Amino acid sequence: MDKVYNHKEVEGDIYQKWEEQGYFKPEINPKGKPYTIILPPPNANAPLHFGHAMYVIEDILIRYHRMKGEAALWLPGADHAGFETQFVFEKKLQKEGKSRFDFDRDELYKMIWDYVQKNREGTENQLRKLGFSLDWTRKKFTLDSDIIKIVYKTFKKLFDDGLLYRGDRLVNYCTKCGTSFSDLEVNHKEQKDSLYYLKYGPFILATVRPETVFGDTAVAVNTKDEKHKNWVGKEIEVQGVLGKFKVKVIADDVIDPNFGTGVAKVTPAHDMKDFEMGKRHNLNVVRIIDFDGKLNEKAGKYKGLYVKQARKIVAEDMQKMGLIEKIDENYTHTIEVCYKCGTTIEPMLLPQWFIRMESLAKPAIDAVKKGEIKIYPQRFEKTYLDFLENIRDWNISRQIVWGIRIPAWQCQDCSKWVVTAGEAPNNCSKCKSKNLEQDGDTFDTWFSSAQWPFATLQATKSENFYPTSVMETGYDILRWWVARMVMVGIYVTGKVPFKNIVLHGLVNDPLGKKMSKSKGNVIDPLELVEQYGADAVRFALVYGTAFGNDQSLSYPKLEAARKFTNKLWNMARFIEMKKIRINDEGLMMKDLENMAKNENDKEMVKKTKQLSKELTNNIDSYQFNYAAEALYEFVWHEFADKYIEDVKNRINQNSSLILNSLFIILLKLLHPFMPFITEEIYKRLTNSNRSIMIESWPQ
RNA sequence: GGGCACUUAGCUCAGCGGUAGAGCGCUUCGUUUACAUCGAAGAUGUCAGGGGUUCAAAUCCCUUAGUGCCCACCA
Repeated sequence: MDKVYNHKEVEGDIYQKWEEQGYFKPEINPKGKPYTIILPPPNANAPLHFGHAMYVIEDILIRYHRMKGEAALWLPGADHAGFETQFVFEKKLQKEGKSRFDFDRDELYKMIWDYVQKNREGTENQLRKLGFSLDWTRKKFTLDSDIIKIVYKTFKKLFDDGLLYRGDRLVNYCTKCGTSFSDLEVNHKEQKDSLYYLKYGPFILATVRPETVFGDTAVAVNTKDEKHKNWVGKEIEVQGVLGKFKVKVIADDVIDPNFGTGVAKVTPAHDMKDFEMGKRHNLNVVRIIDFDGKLNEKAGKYKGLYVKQARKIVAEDMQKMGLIEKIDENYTHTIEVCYKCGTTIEPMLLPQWFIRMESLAKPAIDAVKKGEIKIYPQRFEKTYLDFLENIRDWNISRQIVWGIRIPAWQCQDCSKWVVTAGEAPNNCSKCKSKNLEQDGDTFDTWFSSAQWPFATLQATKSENFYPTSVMETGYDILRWWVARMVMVGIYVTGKVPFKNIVLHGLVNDPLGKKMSKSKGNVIDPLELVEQYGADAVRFALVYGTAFGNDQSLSYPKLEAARKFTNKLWNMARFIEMKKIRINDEGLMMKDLENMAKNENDKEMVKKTKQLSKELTNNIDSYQFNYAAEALYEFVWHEFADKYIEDVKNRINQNSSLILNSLFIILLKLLHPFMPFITEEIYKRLTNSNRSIMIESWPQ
């Protein structure tokens, strides 16, 4: 053995051998009970970033349970990441001086498909290099035809059960990206704006959006407002920049009597709150902004102006006409922006498909409250429950082509919607007309991801692995993805999709900043694997950070982990040199207990047994940092510094055997964390072709 | 407006009721004999501030301040 551990030499072809032997397939333990983790499918549009290396937690769990004799399945996949991918692709087009409008739907889809396929290979290579024991024979992509079929079936079921509706509701619309979003895809940003106090008929009222007056259909005061009580129900006449107009005065609870003057203009077509009020009070909805973000003909001479320009010009005109009482220029409030491009979200009236969430959320809440699903760390239960208890209907329509097209057709004669499980309908179910047109929209990606656990297992004929054991992912997508999987999973299968939710923290750059492509601080895990070895990278991610907390990438920690692999290597080197018996596969814990006569040997056997127990507990309770720290401490400072030094002076056949056996036990305990080096050393010490990854967990 | 974290050695972070810990860095010494990617010894801290509970608090409770993140239809 070389004096220095060379991870590049060792890590080279071990993975391929494992894969060829079929060790990653659960069938390796045919009699074991199923243990399942579905890999959170990485986006297919880009290589993995360093945060993805946190998948190591899943590999630790899978390898540990496999060694315990369970039929451990870790199912890989990739997500088409609809909007995200199209966004990236459009940027690419932009650089080439083209836009999505230069291509028809099918062309664009095909181009993105090819682009994504290229990326997927790279991603899979990264996962292999990190040693992840994924069952590649079962890998799925969210746009595989069998997955799409399942997604269609779910959509149809929702429709048939009355949980789906096509809503004339306001949606979050980004005029730049040209699509609507769910509530989760909207960011909130604090901003300073002018608050205009308008002379509005008999009232003075405050607004930041004077340009929307053309869509006003009411004026509102609080229901308990004594001062304005007498106006309620009356119609008032208002002098505006385009002449006089009339609106109703209504009373509603959402109006804060202490804000501004306690009077608000109501623009149902362009404000969420106003829209809701409009529904309650049966107000007209007058759209004045078009999907390109410009005012329409309802704005008269202001037609064609972008919202921002219009605001300025309308306000100036109002001022000239003496319609503005005063302007508060230091008004700070929160606005909604597109999470992707930062453009101010324009609430728009757009017919979209919505899922009624309340009845879906209820069982998902119960599952956690009753302990059917456990969340680790527990503090995230609150985030989960808050989201579900205040759930709002989910807009699943997206105006993009990259995704699963919605299987809904509208009859052009009677406008009835026909929903199928994918196949084009022959005729309208109401008027029998053959003149049908399919909805041009695609599903929100998260609608298909929400079905991922059962969809992948059904598509790979592995239903016996459902419900899965653990859903392990970053806490940042607890609501976007995990909560929705629980809801949809229970709804479709009647069972929870997983029994445990295990959430890891985010990995930031060395300075503690979030890694992002735009900041240019993204680190490719392969770079670090190259430099430190996969085992060290894996270990460094687990060691020294409380599980669930964020961490910053730490080079000293990586270095320490690499030194640890070198230490292991040299311990092995020493043991091999001193070994008296050959072909020794090591004794089990029980035999060692009987065999150890020397006090120090006895003590070490006892301590090793304790360590194994401790690790078992730590892994079972998802406290991976404890496990890693215990291993590091014991292996180095107990076993190497003290025990080996002691045995050194009294080496004989008996002590050599015990030393060798104990070390092999430690290798097995280390294996889920550091699969490559433990495999290599195990083969050398045992002089066999057996793989440590399918040996049993020492206890 | 609400919520969740964090504040411990120079740096990065564990510990979460019983005499302050790790890695890196620092000091001294050792080592041809598994490993200088090593070993031995050591220095370094009002555990953010204040109050309380307790025989005992970095650890539990209250409070103040700073930092980060998340939620939220404040016109």
